[in-house]
This record gives sequence, structure tokens and C-alpha cells, in this order.
Amino acid sequence: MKPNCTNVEWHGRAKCAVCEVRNFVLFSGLSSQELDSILQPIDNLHVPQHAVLYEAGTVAPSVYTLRSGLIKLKVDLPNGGQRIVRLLRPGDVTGMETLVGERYHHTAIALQNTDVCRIPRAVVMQLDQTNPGIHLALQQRWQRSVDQADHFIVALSTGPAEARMARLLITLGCTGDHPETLPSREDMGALLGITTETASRIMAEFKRRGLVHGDRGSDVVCDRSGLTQLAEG
Amino acid sequence: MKPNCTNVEWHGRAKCAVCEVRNFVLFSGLSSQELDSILQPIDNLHVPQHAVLYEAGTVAPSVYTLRSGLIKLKVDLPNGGQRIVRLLRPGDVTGMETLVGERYHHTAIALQNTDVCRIPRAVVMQLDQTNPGIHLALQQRWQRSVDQADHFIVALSTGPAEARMARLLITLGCTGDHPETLPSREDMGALLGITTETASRIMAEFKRRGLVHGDRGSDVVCDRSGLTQLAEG
DNA sequence: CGTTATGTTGACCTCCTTCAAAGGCTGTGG
DNA sequence: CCACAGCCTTTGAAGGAGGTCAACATAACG
Repeated sequence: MKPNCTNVEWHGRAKCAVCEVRNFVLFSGLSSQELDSILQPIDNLHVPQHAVLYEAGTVAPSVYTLRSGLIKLKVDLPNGGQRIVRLLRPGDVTGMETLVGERYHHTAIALQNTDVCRIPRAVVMQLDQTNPGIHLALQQRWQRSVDQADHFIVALSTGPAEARMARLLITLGCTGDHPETLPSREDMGALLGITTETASRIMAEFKRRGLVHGDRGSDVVCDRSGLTQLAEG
Repeated sequence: MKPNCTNVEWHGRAKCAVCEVRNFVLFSGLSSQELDSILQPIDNLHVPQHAVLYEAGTVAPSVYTLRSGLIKLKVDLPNGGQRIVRLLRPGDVTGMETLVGERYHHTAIALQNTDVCRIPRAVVMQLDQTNPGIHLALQQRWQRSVDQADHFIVALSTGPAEARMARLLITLGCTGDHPETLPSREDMGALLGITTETASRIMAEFKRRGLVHGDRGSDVVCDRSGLTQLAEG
């Protein structure tokens, strides 16, 4: 049986386009047979909203690429709270810490219904050694993690809460075009290092000022330029 | 002429012990000649306190390893302020973003008198391809950057300012044993996302409570257990 | 020495947290 | 279908934490 990635009859295959691993492998000049043997161990998983993809401290040698949805990486604080340190969007890779260590450093939880590919660490390591394309892609993913972490420090943990919230909405891709599904107020708080109540108050104020228009529920459309202005002040 | 790294007559060679690049190269089974040709382009630089090692946005294909001293990586904020996103200590590597892009993402400034090795990116890339040991070391360095960035989010940007300051002192290795040279109050503020005044007030309060004992100037000895208790509350 | 950065302290006010209560939305069972 | 429970969100009031602005002290430096 062919692995999902190369099986044209698999219904979820359209989303593979964002999978770096598959893309690089496909263009690496391997034979179709070699290709299949490499891709075989790659599992496609559906992670329902609020489900845990992996838990901090767990030993499980797998790397994940996000095909659709939204995932938060959080760490639990000694006082019982939590702090979200990264948001994963389609195309992002997570769990790379298992390439150099054995345990996950965060707990990964789906904020929306999400599809991921689970790639055994051995597969990544093998490809990394034999395929220069994968090698570069891996480095880029690593750097991307660093960049995203830096963004959390600079944009989401610096300045007054209002400006941070504005930056969060922009980061989430809340444009004026299409409605965007936002995280809960609690998660917003954990993202920005503020309380749930403050997050709620700020969002309510944004709605009153017309910076976000709520088409009922948590689906909103944002005033990009207005938010950008707030983000800088 | 022999490169510094392998020249036993070079006065600064003692500090090479912390240099991952050198260590891995030395044990890679290369001939002495090959070794020299690889290490030749590696420059040793002294970076005086307050000097800029590299500037954000600059194109300069070099990676640096820190041999001694302390360096801050900062980004400039739109409002004129600055935010420190990482601290580099001996053994750390920085500038790895130039392995996958061309520009530095931060400005690197020495907080103390510092010694670094400047390694052309081409050297790193070549070693990365030919030497599995270097390859793993690189990945570990990348992961270390991610871990440190996460630490800045979780420990230095979460909770009340007092707890964050306590965590900063612990992070800086302020034990009860030997006196530790601290950054300026302004830099502490940029590290924690608070104002210089608040940083000063908290440190003054710590001294009054006997959590840090100032042997004049910015050299202090800390009460580790007391700080640890504050850091968790 | 004066001059200039850096650290300290005070007063005031804003922002954010805390604690509490009330309002909405959803699912479930009668 | 309705009632009710449970969860999330919103809002209020009060207090505390941190920011701002300003004065002053102290140390570094020519």
C-alpha cells in the first residue's frame, strides 16, 4: 500500500502541498520505490480541537508538520497557570527538540481542528544525512522556531497590554478581508502574559471602537490599519 | 603561520576549550594540514564592553562563538526603546541566522569585555556537510537558541516584576559562592520588559532584604534559596 | 575638579490584577 | 420543548503594581 503522501487517491492529499518534508523528498531524485519506503512510516493524524498532540516531558521520537489548523505550545507554570510560547500554523514543524534530545519541551494542544503528519525522528535524521535539500529545510525550520520565539518576546511580551493584543491579532493574520477564528480569552491571556479578564476587557473595547467587527461568536474581521497604529504606539 | 586555535604559543588559547567548533574539528580525524586550512580563516576578536559585535540588518556571513564575557542580543523597538531577547555566555553560538539567510536579526553588544571567535559561514557550512560531529553540534546549538528564547518568555516575561528579577539573577548564575557582575539597571529593564526605575527599585529592595549583598559597585553575591523562593511565588 | 552617565528615591497617576457577580451560550436530561 | 447545569465571557469595584516625571545622589571620566 502506498503511503498517504504519494497516494493520489487519498482524500487528504491536497494539504500535502504545505509539507516541506514531502516537497523536498519528492524532488530529491529518489526512485519511486525508495520514496515509498521513506514515506511509509509517516502517519497522518487528525487532532480535534482541545486535544493534546504531545505532552511536555514525554519521550516519543516524532516530529510533526502541521497541515491545517492551529496548535499552541505551552509550558505549565509552578503556580498552576500556563504560558503559551508559540503558535503553529500550517507549514510549521514542531517537536524538533527530539532530534537532539529525547523529551518534548512543551505541551502541544490544538486550538482548532487540526491535521498533522507524524514523522519518526529516524526518518528525519536519515533524510538529513542523505539529502542536502532536507538538510537546508531543517535548518530553516529551526531558524523559524527561533524567529517565532523572538517575536513572542518582542511583540507579545513588550509594552502595554493593549498594544500587545493588537500585535497578537495582526500575528494571527486578522486582516480586513476574511473572518478569522480567534483563540479563547483565556488563551489570549496566556499568549500575552495577562489575565483572562484583561484580555476580555481589551477585546470588548476593540469592538466598541470598531477595530474588530464580530460576526457573532469568535469569528471576527479586523481593521488592520487601526490595529497597526495601536501596535506601534 | 598556524591559526590561533591550534597554535600552542598563542596566549589566548586556553579559552578555546569552550569552543565547540574547535573541539569537534580537532577530533574529526582530519590531518594536521587539513585542520590548519580549515581553522585559518577563524579570527579571534576582542569585543570591549559596550562595543557592537554586529548590527541587526547587516549582511556579514559570519558566525560567532563566545569564548569569554557576556553579550546581549537586542532588537530596537519602534518607540525608541530596546528589548533584549537573549544573553550569550561562554560556549554559546550566535549569528546562525546567516546560515539560512543573509542578514542578522539582532544587534549584538558586549555587556562585559568579551572574546569571540569569528567563523566564516562558508567554513561552518563545509564542516556541516563533511563532518557528522559538527552537524550534530550545530543542531544542538540551534536548539539551545530556541530553549534560551523560551526561557526569556517563560521566566523573564511572565509574572510580577519582582519574581522576574529573581529569575534573572538566578539565570545570570548569581550563586552565593562568588561575586557576580550584573548588567546595568537599564539593561535589566530591557531584559525583563520593565522600566529602568522599576529595576532599580526592585534591586534596592532586594539589598534591603538581604537577598543580594553588594560588595560595592555592581558586583554582588546572592542568596540563592531566597531568590528561588521569590521566583516561584 | 566640573561634566556627564548611571543609580536612587519620591509623588502621582495609570494600568492591570483580583475578587465577585451577572449575563450568555451549549449540551443534557427530564 | 424546556429547565438546568456548566463553561466562557463580560462587567464592576477596589487595591496594588508598575509607569511617568522629576529631583537628587553617586560614581565614572576627562
